[in-house]
Amino acid sequence: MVERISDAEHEIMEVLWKTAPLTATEVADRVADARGWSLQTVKTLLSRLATKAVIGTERDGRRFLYSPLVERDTYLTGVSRKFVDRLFGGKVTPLVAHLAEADELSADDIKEIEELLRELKA
Amino acid sequence: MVERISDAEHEIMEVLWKTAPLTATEVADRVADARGWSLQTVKTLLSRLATKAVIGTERDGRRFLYSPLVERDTYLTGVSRKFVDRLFGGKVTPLVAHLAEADELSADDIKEIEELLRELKA
DNA sequence: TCGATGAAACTACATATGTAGTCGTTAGCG
DNA sequence: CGCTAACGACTACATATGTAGTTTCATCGA
Repeated sequence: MVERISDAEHEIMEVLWKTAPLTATEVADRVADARGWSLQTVKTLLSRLATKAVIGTERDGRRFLYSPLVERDTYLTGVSRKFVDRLFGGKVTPLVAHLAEADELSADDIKEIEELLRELKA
Repeated sequence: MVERISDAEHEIMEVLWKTAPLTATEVADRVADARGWSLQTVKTLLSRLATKAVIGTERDGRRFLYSPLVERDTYLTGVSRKFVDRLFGGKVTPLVAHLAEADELSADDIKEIEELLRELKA
């Protein structure tokens, strides 16, 4: 079971999932646009993630290099399951039904999903 | 935009979405099994929800009756959108694809979803 | 060699959340 | 008509989260 990752921490993870290892400064640069965090904030988030053992640190001289220890896929699976469990009784169909009813699904989306399901059965 | 509802608060909401209005004691009774919360805890959660204007109160003598002010559907839509945005770039297809790859979709699920999509197009 | 620069470590603080306890009041029972 | 049980209101407190500031130490350039 992957430790709970907060919203802000997740933002950091996305950066590291895209490129790793990175130094704290590099991570800060890459999230600077999205959120206006200071370097200190990024460092705090990195150290919290390290404490949770979601990322690993590697010394590089007097700096640290950070890398994910958890695959993005693994994390997504856990979070998705929790989400579907909590809100849709663990069933995916009601989720899709809900998204459809809420007009979150375009005709193209529907076509794509049908295509995907067809492949899955193959 | 619906205020953020925490996990514990959500549990309360589910009860009220099922039946409303209810008194604090009635709500407490209904969540007693799932979570072992004391009546006081339930009351705190109810008052926080009321502060967030997610539920409304109606005086009934010296008690309050609580009812949702937000539809479950409305809430689900907001939360689902946020979820899909954050984790799947706002696209539903990758979410379904991910669930499928993570073996969260059974053959029956796939059949159900296909059926659903077929109806949607009609 | 020495001071400025930059990195990690430690500290800080407000708000959110989970989980209650206590206080003051009121209404209904005896 | 007074007492007690039940309610809402207020208070409490630990942990999580968002967002930094401050301190200390090492290193690299002048």
